[in-house]
Amino acid sequence: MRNIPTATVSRLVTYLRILTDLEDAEIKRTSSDVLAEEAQVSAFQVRKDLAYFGRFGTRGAGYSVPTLRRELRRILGLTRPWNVAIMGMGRLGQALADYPNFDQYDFLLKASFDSDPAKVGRHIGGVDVYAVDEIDERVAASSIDIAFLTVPAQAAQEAAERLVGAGIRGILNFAPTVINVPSGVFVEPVDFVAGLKRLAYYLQGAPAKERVGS
Amino acid sequence: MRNIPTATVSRLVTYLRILTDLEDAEIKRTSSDVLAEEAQVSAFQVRKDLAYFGRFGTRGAGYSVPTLRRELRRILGLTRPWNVAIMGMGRLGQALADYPNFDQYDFLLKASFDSDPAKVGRHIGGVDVYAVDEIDERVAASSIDIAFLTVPAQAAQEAAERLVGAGIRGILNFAPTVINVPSGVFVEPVDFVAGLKRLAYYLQGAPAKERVGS
DNA sequence: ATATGTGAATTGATTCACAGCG
DNA sequence: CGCTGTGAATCAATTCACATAT
Repeated sequence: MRNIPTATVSRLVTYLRILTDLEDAEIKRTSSDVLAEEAQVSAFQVRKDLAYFGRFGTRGAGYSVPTLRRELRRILGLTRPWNVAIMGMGRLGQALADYPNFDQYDFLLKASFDSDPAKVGRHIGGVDVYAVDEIDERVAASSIDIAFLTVPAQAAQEAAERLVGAGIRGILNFAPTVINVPSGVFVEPVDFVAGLKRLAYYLQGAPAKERVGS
Repeated sequence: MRNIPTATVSRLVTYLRILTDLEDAEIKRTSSDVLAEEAQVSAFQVRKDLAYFGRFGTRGAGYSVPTLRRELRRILGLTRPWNVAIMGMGRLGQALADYPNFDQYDFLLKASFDSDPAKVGRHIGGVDVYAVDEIDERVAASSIDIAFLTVPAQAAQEAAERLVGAGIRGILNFAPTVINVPSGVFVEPVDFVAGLKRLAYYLQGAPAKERVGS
């Protein structure tokens, strides 16, 4: 398969959310025009994005909402649950542990880790807190696939290395720093302070382009 | 000025963070190679990104850390404070209100809004909670530039329209939906669930590319 | 000698026009 | 006839090579 643009993957996630909304509204069929309107991209773009993965529509009639939704879930790897751990149970880690309906989103929160002995052994937001030294065994025992990295920036690189060492291949990086991981490990940054600074740039002057980001 | 790629703006934010770290470490000079290493991009890319805005280095000697940092802060519009409000004081809104050292990041939290009468009039995480009907006057009174949109997805579009109606031109959108805003208003999405789904895609198979996202 | 700044080449993504199929 | 699917064309971004300045 051709190499898929990362922007395409982001848009597929958006299309899936729109299809879920349509299905909740019991709408049976849709079109690239409708998806494009909702996702705020062109209809060409929608069809091109889908075409990387196959042919899901009916010419002249558009797409079946349940079918296309099922296909997108399959393409995105959301037909099986993913086991998640939180690394760093500070403010943000705790807020994420409290996040409602994780299971509904195909992700299961299995464990959390913190270097503070006062937190280890406690049960916060529905998840047990373990010592950082227990990572290897907990990751193996719960088949953890993905970690939320919610430690302070200066601790992020070392924490990432512990996670990778334990066998984790997916990291959602909330720390405001670029982390360095070996080949085969995937990092998705989630940095609202960076988003805020980009907003400052666009507000302050610069080009007249309104829609930014992924 | 040429139209600046959004990816360049994202990288400038990263370079600025690196320069701040270097300055904290009292390192006086640096080079495109060092910045590239830290930001995990090529040195060509660093120089090209900077070249959109001017010439900041000395051939043969690299860049002065304080000078380049000052220039990047100016380019990104961070030489003046930005006034921020939070729209939606649920879990996430409250967590953001509690976020430490906002001022240190050149952003001042001035007000928050919620539709729940039980929250209005309270003071949460150092910020007053106002009714949604008070947006116009509070935005004018505190010269609010940017809003954090932290309402549920189904309320996001209407909330965004209230913010835009009140004169806000920058929205950091934490709701997992695409919002539609008029020309001249800037939206930066911050959607960790979307990041999680992209991770599922990359983990599940797909191309062997490890570094993703902005 | 060394590291920046930049036009040219390349690679990649988006847009387009229309062929293909129901 | 309508809307999808897709090669070709356009547009944008990145990479490269090297001229340039100190």
